[in-house]
Amino acid sequence: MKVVTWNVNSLRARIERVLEFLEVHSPDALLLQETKCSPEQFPAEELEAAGYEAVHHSGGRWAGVAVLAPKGHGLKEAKIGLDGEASPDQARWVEADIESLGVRVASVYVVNGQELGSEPFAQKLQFLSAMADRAEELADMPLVVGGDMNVAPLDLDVYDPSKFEGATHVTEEERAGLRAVAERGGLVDAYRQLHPDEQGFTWWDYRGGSFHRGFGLRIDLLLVSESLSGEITSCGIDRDFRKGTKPSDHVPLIVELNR
DNA sequence: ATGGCCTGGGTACCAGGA
Repeated sequence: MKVVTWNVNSLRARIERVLEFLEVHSPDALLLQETKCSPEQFPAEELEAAGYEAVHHSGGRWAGVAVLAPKGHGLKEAKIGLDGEASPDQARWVEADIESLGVRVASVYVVNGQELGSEPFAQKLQFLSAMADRAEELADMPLVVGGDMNVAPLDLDVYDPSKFEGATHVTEEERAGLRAVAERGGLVDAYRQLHPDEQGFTWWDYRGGSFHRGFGLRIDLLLVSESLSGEITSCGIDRDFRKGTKPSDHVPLIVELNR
């Protein structure tokens, strides 16, 4: 079983790269974030022509999340939105069951937070708290929560921590909020479990040649139930999708399990 | 000099991203 999370920074702008990804990797589940489309604009026909169906929570020009699975895998919408999030209309959480695999997956796009002390930052902490509540509710089922957490869990996950003093994404409050999601949901960070000491960035700023200079962050995670974590055989990114024509600023993060 | 780029909306430039 191959499960992938990818912040595509607009599904319509990225549709050719997404179709390329489906062709190259044939994922059993592809969790997308920042689809940036209204429900009417969601490119269901193009995905269906590639053999995939989708469950999505689409909120217009901002945010938007989706789960894609091959037709015939038994993809079923399970929950749209998160109880207790500050702005439910922002389209940041969607859950789906994949019946043939016996797992639930959730695609999440955590609030960015903008500036420390801002209203969006308070909403970010509230969102992480709501996510932890939901993870605890789902703790008994095989679950993969994948997405753009907008938090770098450790200083190891930041190319230069000194450049992030006073910035979002690295504060102890945000990191504690993210740890609570994993702890209360009985989830493990798949990449970190397999690669305890490596830097494995998933995002690089479009500006200034950040990708080629290695100025990145690891903010996209796949959180896997402890009951499944023994089945993980690999976890890593595909750097090719940060190269070439019109890349997203995030790369796909891929986990493979014996299932 | 603290930015540089990219997206959608809409057709000039702005909000938001991280």
